[in-house]
Amino acid sequence: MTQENFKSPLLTVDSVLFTIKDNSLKILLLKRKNSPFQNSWALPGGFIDVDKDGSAEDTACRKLTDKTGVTPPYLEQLNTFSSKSRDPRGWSASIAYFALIAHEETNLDVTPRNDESAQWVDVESLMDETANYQPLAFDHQQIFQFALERLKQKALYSMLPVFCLPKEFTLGEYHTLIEIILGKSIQKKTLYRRFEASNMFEETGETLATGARAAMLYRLKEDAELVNFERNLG
Amino acid sequence: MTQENFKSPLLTVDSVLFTIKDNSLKILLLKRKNSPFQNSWALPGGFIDVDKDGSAEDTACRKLTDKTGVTPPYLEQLNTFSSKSRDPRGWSASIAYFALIAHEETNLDVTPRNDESAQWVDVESLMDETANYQPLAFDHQQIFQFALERLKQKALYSMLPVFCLPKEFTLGEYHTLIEIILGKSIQKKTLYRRFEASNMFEETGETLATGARAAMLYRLKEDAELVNFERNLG
DNA sequence: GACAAATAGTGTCTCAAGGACAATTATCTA
DNA sequence: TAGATAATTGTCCTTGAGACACTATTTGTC
Repeated sequence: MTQENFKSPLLTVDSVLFTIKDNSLKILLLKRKNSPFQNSWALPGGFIDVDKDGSAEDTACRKLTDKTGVTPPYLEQLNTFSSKSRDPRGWSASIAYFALIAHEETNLDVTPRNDESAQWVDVESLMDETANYQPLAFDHQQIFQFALERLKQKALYSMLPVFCLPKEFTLGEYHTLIEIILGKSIQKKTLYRRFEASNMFEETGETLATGARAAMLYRLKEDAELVNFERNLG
Repeated sequence: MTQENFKSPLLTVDSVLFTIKDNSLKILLLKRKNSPFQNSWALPGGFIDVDKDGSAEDTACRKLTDKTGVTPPYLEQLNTFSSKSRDPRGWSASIAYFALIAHEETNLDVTPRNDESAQWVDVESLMDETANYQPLAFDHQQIFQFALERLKQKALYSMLPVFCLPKEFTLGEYHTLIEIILGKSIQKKTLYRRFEASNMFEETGETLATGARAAMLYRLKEDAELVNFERNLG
């Protein structure tokens, strides 16, 4: 039995790229220019180019770099969504990725698209299926929700969300970020303890003043490895 | 730009099916009858049948049911492995699944294949790349390792491994199972506390004697939901 | 039937890390 | 310089895992 006996499914790659901007969690959405779902908003992604891409991760990376101008500092595979009905063109599968970036590092702030084809969209507004940007193309709403769950879960037991922040950041910014992701208040002390215990960061020596006492700036250490804690935050 | 511009990658589904048998953790392997990797051992899987399968999970399920005679009580998606080089036939992706079953529930004990085309293979022997069954077809060694890591990880914070046990089992069997999966000794007390706290199980009323004092038999409750604990085992 | 062997299951103390929250420190503004 | 504001630290409480010894139940032997 060889693969020639089978009609081949469509295979695509889509990414959920998170950032923190204006005190809210956002993802990157693009307005589709072509059918199907023309003019709907969709996750950045597309078909694998078997000549350009060595793996699906290369495809995800290539598409994101195309849109943002930079390679996101964190990218992991999320899940593959497949069914006979998710794409009107036929049986299809999408390998979904989950990525984090500081919006300041992208070129989306500097050169906003005139045609508004690419937007940072507030996660809150995507929870309401009747709001702007809805409905998303394909099963992208489901993919987005899956990614959001993963982000929330990982925020409970790792420092992963720091990749939403710029290269240099303060503990206060991290604290705010975690509270926004989890949607509830977290003790500063707890985060500070983990921050210290992770041993992933170093002081830059600089401080950042946001109106009151200046806060120490930190950056990822060169050789930092993402640490998983033994317990979840409550 | 439509998908017609692209050569389409091959898309397959493979599963790592774990069980506990003869006091060791094993996975199901099949001997390949066809090229490529003819006569190598491989994970159960194959091409998606776009007519039969509504989703990739259906494919995984169908292939496993074909081989074992039953649907595994636990099946989740693991990861999709893709590259231009993992299959000599060309650019390919395999959606890998991770499944658990009690070997007693399958028909593999009752009707062992005469041609030895399907075997429960000891996980230990797969860690040694020079042993029997090696090397596995494609990147199945990597997929297997990924699955094993996932199983170990989940054993630390959930009761997931119970799906390797028969429908009725004792706490002692569960204890042994966990120690085998994690490869180290775990306090009975700790597991018993979690077992109780999970609220997933009920006494059958029967007991099972294994040579000394008889142990209470438990089964999954009808409406049991898999619980995640807040802390990992050490 | 008494008792030894073996495994099942419990009691209880210790310890590590998160939660609460108050106290202290540094910086800005008026 | 005082007051406001936010950063950072100190300390006690609580929860659940780890250690480990103790009790309970069944089987087999004499």
